Amino acid sequence: MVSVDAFAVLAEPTRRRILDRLRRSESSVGDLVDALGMSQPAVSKHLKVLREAGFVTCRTAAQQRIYRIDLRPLRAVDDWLGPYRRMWAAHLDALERHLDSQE
Amino acid sequence: MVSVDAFAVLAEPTRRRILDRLRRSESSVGDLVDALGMSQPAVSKHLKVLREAGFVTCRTAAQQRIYRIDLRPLRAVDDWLGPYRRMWAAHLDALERHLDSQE
DNA sequence: CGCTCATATGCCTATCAAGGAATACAGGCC
DNA sequence: GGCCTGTATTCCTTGATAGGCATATGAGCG
Repeated sequence: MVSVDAFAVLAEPTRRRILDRLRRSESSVGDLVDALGMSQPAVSKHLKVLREAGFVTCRTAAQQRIYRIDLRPLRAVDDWLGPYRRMWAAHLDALERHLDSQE
Repeated sequence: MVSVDAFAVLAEPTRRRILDRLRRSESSVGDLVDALGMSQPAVSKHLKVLREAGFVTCRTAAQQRIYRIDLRPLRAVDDWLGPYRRMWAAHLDALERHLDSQE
């Protein structure tokens, strides 16, 4: 139940593929199994990790579970990147000023 | 020599701490050992991972190695986030329009 | 050249995560 | 209630990795 580190969750390429797919549309487990070409248990386990870390939510529709992305953990990652982003933005500004001064 | 996945590199909390520190100023290995309260070999190993993934560069200054951050891999991570960022931006826009229509 | 400081590397161990196969569980349907 | 479909969970094996300790390497300096 301990909230797992968002970066650790994203470290798994398969989980990023799942998110990339859910970004376009919500999907059932079976859809994801087809799309990923992996065993159903493997997919379910990744979904469990994603669920417990808050990256996805799921609802029950008849005998299927429909998974949907939740963006909040990704925004946390984006926030962590903030200070770094400011760094390269500053560098770009400096470059721009430099180029302007060359005119 | 195989370029390791940037997300896998960032999955280690200690490595993120190293980056957070190098973001403020470049440092020698000894500086980082003091700052992190970890054994020197452990720090050197994390630096090796960061180096091979391109997150840091290092130069030799006398008997020290001075490590410096390189932002490029982080920009790659930022790029991966791009489509998701557009999603929540779109949601914010929708919310804004909704609030406007409530006036 | 021997010594020392700063850093890197090797070896070892413990932990953990991923994937497969088998199985359990749950919701519809007859 | 029995059966089928879809999904979750358990068990097991295997590979990767972090960290400590000991040791190697390498640059300066007497």
